[in-house]
Amino acid sequence: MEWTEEAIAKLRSLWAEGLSTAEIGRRLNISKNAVVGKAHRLNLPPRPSPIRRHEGEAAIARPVVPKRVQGATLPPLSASMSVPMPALRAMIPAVKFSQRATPCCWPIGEPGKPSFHFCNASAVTGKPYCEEHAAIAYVRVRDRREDAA
DNA sequence: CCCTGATTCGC
DNA sequence: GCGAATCAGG
Repeated sequence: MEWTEEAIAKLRSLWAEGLSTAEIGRRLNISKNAVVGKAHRLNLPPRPSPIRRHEGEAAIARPVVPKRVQGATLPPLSASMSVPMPALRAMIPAVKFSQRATPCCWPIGEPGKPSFHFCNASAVTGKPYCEEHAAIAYVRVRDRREDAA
Protein backbone atom coordinates (compact mmCIF):
# COMPACT_ATOMS: atom_id res chain seq x y z
CA MET A 1 0.00 0.00 0.00
CA GLU A 2 1.37 3.30 -1.04
CA TRP A 3 0.40 5.77 1.60
CA THR A 4 0.01 8.88 -0.43
CA GLU A 5 -1.16 12.07 1.19
CA GLU A 6 -4.53 11.42 -0.28
CA ALA A 7 -4.73 7.91 1.07
CA ILE A 8 -3.68 9.12 4.47
CA ALA A 9 -6.24 11.89 4.29
CA LYS A 10 -8.95 9.36 3.55
CA LEU A 11 -7.78 7.17 6.34
CA ARG A 12 -7.83 10.09 8.75
CA SER A 13 -11.25 11.11 7.57
CA LEU A 14 -12.78 7.67 7.79
CA TRP A 15 -11.09 7.07 11.10
CA ALA A 16 -12.46 10.32 12.42
CA GLU A 17 -15.91 9.28 11.27
CA GLY A 18 -15.70 6.39 13.60
CA LEU A 19 -15.74 3.66 11.00
CA SER A 20 -14.33 0.34 12.04
CA THR A 21 -10.88 -0.55 10.86
CA ALA A 22 -12.31 -3.33 8.76
CA GLU A 23 -14.80 -0.97 7.20
CA ILE A 24 -12.13 1.57 6.38
CA GLY A 25 -10.13 -1.23 4.91
CA ARG A 26 -13.06 -2.22 2.74
CA ARG A 27 -13.51 1.31 1.48
CA LEU A 28 -9.85 1.76 0.70
CA ASN A 29 -9.61 -1.74 -0.64
CA ILE A 30 -6.98 -2.73 1.86
CA SER A 31 -6.91 -4.99 4.86
CA LYS A 32 -8.02 -3.85 8.25
CA ASN A 33 -4.56 -4.64 9.52
CA ALA A 34 -3.12 -2.14 7.12
CA VAL A 35 -5.59 0.38 8.44
CA VAL A 36 -4.99 -0.24 12.08
CA GLY A 37 -1.30 -0.53 11.50
CA LYS A 38 -1.11 2.78 9.71
CA ALA A 39 -3.44 4.42 12.16
CA HIS A 40 -1.22 3.28 14.94
CA ARG A 41 1.83 4.64 13.20
CA LEU A 42 0.11 7.92 12.55
CA ASN A 43 -0.76 8.12 16.20
CA LEU A 44 -4.38 8.47 15.33
CA PRO A 45 -6.66 8.60 18.33
CA PRO A 46 -7.31 5.05 19.45
CA ARG A 47 -10.83 3.84 19.32
CA PRO A 48 -12.52 2.20 22.26
CA SER A 49 -11.01 -1.17 22.62
CA PRO A 50 -11.20 -3.22 25.78
CA ILE A 51 -8.33 -5.32 24.64
CA ARG A 52 -5.19 -5.21 26.67
CA ARG A 53 -2.16 -7.29 26.05
CA HIS A 54 0.37 -8.40 28.56
CA GLU A 55 -1.99 -9.86 31.02
CA GLY A 56 0.81 -11.80 32.63
CA GLU A 57 2.75 -8.77 33.70
CA ALA A 58 2.18 -6.15 36.33
CA ALA A 59 0.66 -8.77 38.57
CA ILE A 60 -2.50 -6.81 38.87
CA ALA A 61 -4.19 -7.52 42.14
CA ARG A 62 -7.22 -8.91 40.48
CA PRO A 63 -9.15 -11.35 42.58
CA VAL A 64 -10.85 -12.51 39.40
CA VAL A 65 -13.81 -13.94 41.14
CA PRO A 66 -15.93 -15.95 38.77
CA LYS A 67 -19.18 -14.18 38.06
CA ARG A 68 -21.11 -17.31 38.65
CA VAL A 69 -20.17 -20.74 37.50
CA GLN A 70 -18.15 -19.65 34.57
CA GLY A 71 -16.48 -22.62 33.00
CA ALA A 72 -18.25 -25.17 35.07
CA THR A 73 -18.82 -28.26 33.08
CA LEU A 74 -22.23 -29.70 33.31
CA PRO A 75 -23.37 -33.16 32.50
CA PRO A 76 -25.93 -33.42 29.76
CA LEU A 77 -29.31 -32.36 30.94
CA SER A 78 -30.95 -35.50 29.80
CA ALA A 79 -33.60 -37.40 31.61
CA SER A 80 -31.04 -40.04 32.37
CA MET A 81 -29.19 -37.71 34.62
CA SER A 82 -29.40 -39.14 38.06
CA VAL A 83 -26.93 -37.08 39.98
CA PRO A 84 -27.81 -33.65 41.24
CA MET A 85 -25.34 -30.87 41.09
CA PRO A 86 -25.20 -29.39 44.55
CA ALA A 87 -21.79 -28.10 43.70
CA LEU A 88 -23.44 -25.52 41.56
CA ARG A 89 -25.23 -24.21 44.54
CA ALA A 90 -21.95 -23.63 46.29
CA MET A 91 -20.70 -21.70 43.33
CA ILE A 92 -23.26 -18.98 43.68
CA PRO A 93 -21.61 -16.52 46.00
CA ALA A 94 -24.15 -13.76 45.75
CA VAL A 95 -27.09 -15.87 46.69
CA LYS A 96 -27.27 -16.61 50.31
CA PHE A 97 -29.63 -19.20 51.40
CA SER A 98 -30.81 -19.87 54.89
CA GLN A 99 -33.26 -22.68 54.92
CA ARG A 100 -36.24 -21.46 53.16
CA ALA A 101 -37.07 -20.82 49.60
CA THR A 102 -33.75 -21.78 48.20
CA PRO A 103 -33.71 -20.78 44.57
CA CYS A 104 -33.73 -23.79 42.32
CA CYS A 105 -30.28 -24.12 40.86
CA TRP A 106 -31.30 -26.09 37.84
CA PRO A 107 -29.11 -24.76 35.06
CA ILE A 108 -30.83 -23.28 32.06
CA GLY A 109 -28.94 -22.61 28.91
CA GLU A 110 -25.30 -23.23 28.27
CA PRO A 111 -22.73 -22.35 30.89
CA GLY A 112 -20.52 -19.58 29.71
CA LYS A 113 -23.20 -18.11 27.55
CA PRO A 114 -24.55 -14.81 28.79
CA SER A 115 -28.01 -16.24 28.67
CA PHE A 116 -27.11 -18.93 31.09
CA HIS A 117 -29.06 -18.75 34.29
CA PHE A 118 -30.65 -20.83 36.95
CA CYS A 119 -34.27 -21.76 37.31
CA ASN A 120 -34.47 -19.90 40.61
CA ALA A 121 -37.94 -21.05 41.43
CA SER A 122 -38.48 -22.03 45.02
CA ALA A 123 -36.72 -25.29 45.59
CA VAL A 124 -38.06 -28.21 47.53
CA THR A 125 -36.79 -27.91 51.06
CA GLY A 126 -33.70 -29.99 51.41
CA LYS A 127 -33.24 -30.28 47.69
CA PRO A 128 -31.36 -27.99 45.38
CA TYR A 129 -34.14 -27.97 42.82
CA CYS A 130 -37.70 -26.91 42.59
CA GLU A 131 -40.48 -29.45 42.35
CA GLU A 132 -40.43 -29.54 38.62
CA HIS A 133 -36.72 -29.99 38.23
CA ALA A 134 -36.23 -32.27 41.17
CA ALA A 135 -38.57 -34.62 39.39
CA ILE A 136 -36.29 -34.96 36.44
CA ALA A 137 -33.08 -34.49 38.38
CA TYR A 138 -33.51 -37.57 40.45
CA VAL A 139 -34.71 -39.96 37.83
CA ARG A 140 -32.95 -43.20 38.30
CA VAL A 141 -31.20 -44.38 35.28
CA ARG A 142 -32.48 -47.83 34.63
CA ASP A 143 -30.14 -50.62 35.48
CA ARG A 144 -28.94 -51.64 32.08
CA ARG A 145 -26.61 -54.48 32.93
CA GLU A 146 -28.93 -57.04 31.46
CA ASP A 147 -31.00 -55.35 28.88
CA ALA A 148 -28.55 -52.94 27.41
CA ALA A 149 -27.75 -53.46 23.77
C1' DC B 1 -17.57 -18.28 14.98
C1' DC B 2 -18.43 -13.74 14.08
C1' DC B 3 -16.94 -9.05 15.12
C1' DT B 4 -13.66 -5.58 17.03
C1' DG B 5 -8.91 -3.00 17.72
C1' DA B 6 -3.80 -3.52 19.20
C1' DT B 7 0.68 -5.30 19.10
C1' DT B 8 4.44 -7.96 17.22
C1' DC B 9 7.70 -8.98 13.99
C1' DG B 10 9.61 -10.40 9.42
C1' DC B 11 9.97 -8.11 5.45
C1' DG C 1 7.34 1.83 7.02
C1' DC C 2 4.47 -1.79 5.96
C1' DG C 3 0.95 -5.23 7.07
C1' DA C 4 -0.02 -10.29 7.97
C1' DA C 5 -0.07 -12.88 11.89
C1' DT C 6 -1.34 -13.02 16.15
C1' DC C 7 -3.50 -11.76 20.30
C1' DA C 8 -7.44 -10.55 23.08
C1' DG C 9 -12.16 -8.96 24.39
C1' DG C 10 -17.22 -8.73 23.04
